[in-house]
Amino acid sequence: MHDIRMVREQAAALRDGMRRRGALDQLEPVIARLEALDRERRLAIQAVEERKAARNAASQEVGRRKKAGEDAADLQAQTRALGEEIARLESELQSTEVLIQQGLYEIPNVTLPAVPEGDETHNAVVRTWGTPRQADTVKPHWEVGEALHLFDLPRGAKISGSGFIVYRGGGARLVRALMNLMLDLHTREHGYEECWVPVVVNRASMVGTGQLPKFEDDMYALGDDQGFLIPTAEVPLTNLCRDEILDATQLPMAMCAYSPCFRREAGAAGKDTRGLLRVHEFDKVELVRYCRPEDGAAQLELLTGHAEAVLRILGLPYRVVLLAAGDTGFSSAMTYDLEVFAPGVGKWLEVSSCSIFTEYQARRSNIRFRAATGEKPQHVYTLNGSALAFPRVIAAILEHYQQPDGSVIVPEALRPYVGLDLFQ
RNA sequence: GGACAGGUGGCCGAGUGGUUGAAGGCACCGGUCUCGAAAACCGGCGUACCGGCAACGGUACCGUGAGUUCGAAUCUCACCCUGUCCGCCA
Repeated sequence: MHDIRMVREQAAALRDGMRRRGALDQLEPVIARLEALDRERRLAIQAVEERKAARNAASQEVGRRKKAGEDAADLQAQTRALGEEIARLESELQSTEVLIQQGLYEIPNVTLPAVPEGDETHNAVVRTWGTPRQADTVKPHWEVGEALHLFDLPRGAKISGSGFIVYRGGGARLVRALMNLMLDLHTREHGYEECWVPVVVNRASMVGTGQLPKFEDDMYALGDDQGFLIPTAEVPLTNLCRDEILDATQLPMAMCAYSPCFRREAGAAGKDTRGLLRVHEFDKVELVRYCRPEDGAAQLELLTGHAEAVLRILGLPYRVVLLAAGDTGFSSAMTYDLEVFAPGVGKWLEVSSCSIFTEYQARRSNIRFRAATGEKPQHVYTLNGSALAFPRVIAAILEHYQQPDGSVIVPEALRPYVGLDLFQ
């Protein structure tokens, strides 16, 4: 969420940011309306506070008179009338503020200067690693996975619904192995604190990271506002310090967690949904960082590197794509997607999205730090990235490491965790 | 789930309707003293919004929300959270 002051004081930059996303035409009415509402709000505040000051003074005078044994009925009546006026003005002010908030919720973050303008056709591959395998004879992962009894899609659909997977035997071991490999790497080599978080969070947390109110349809709600299943561990991790003021010495802060992730994927039916490519419940290790604003750019590179390290260790060819402004997520200011090549389906699969949110999320979730004693608190920058999402990594492993006889070589780094050299 | 108890500033803790944004203490910052430090003493020390070039002024905030009142940290109601005991349970 932006600050209403951004609209007031940096309207030109805001409009330019929307233009770069290709969203200015759509958002111009919202911005213009916010500018008017902001003026309205400030006038209303002045009107209310003026009357409150008068009421406070009069009330004190009532107290003084009563103590002195004098009559104060006239002042009391006058103050009662003031109180009614305040109530009326305040409800007007409140509806203005609700409208302002609704407007602000509709405006995405402004992307950083390094982000290309325009839609996804302007996405830029910034580097590639490894050599994608020729696709000719490789079977798609769903065929080889079922054949090797690594996962069971029909029975997943039977017990839960389509888009839910039962991993079995070596496949189940593989999931557990990926979790341990990734957590070990990030905690031992990359300096993240390992966290184990609840997968149910409250509404405030979902609002804090921006899933609500805009994307409620895509979330699993538990009913009667008893909570939501997390769509990613980003939600609990980023909200860890919600409504807190951190000490500068705590930054940068780095947390990682494994969690299952729950997504309704409403409206996504039919597209890239075969096998493990798009499911309602999947597993992921997530990285989250808080940092000082001036460190933001470097921290994004660092975090992206941490996610890439997983793919290198697994020996999976990948590319890093800098998303153009129009393809960058709503809250993000800059995003690198990591795409791994899956020769069986002949596609690059997105296995990670590493983003910096500048202070957009931190304002919403009220995460601040104090640079030095006596200084005003300011918002931290938040970052996060998957490192990595399991199902597509599994898909890539089953295709990249597939042998002509249908068996699959276990990547070397995973062998101690899986306890096998070969799935056959 | 039931019964009690409780939620006040970074922390501890006073405060049951009227200069209480909130005593006191601790912590922290600045100063005096000291060769330096400690101690002692003096001063400062919440967050946000509105107005103002600024100095500064105003408003709000004592778990959250609503209510009573001229006036609420203080009274009423609902909810949330924490603690203790009981029940249940992986």
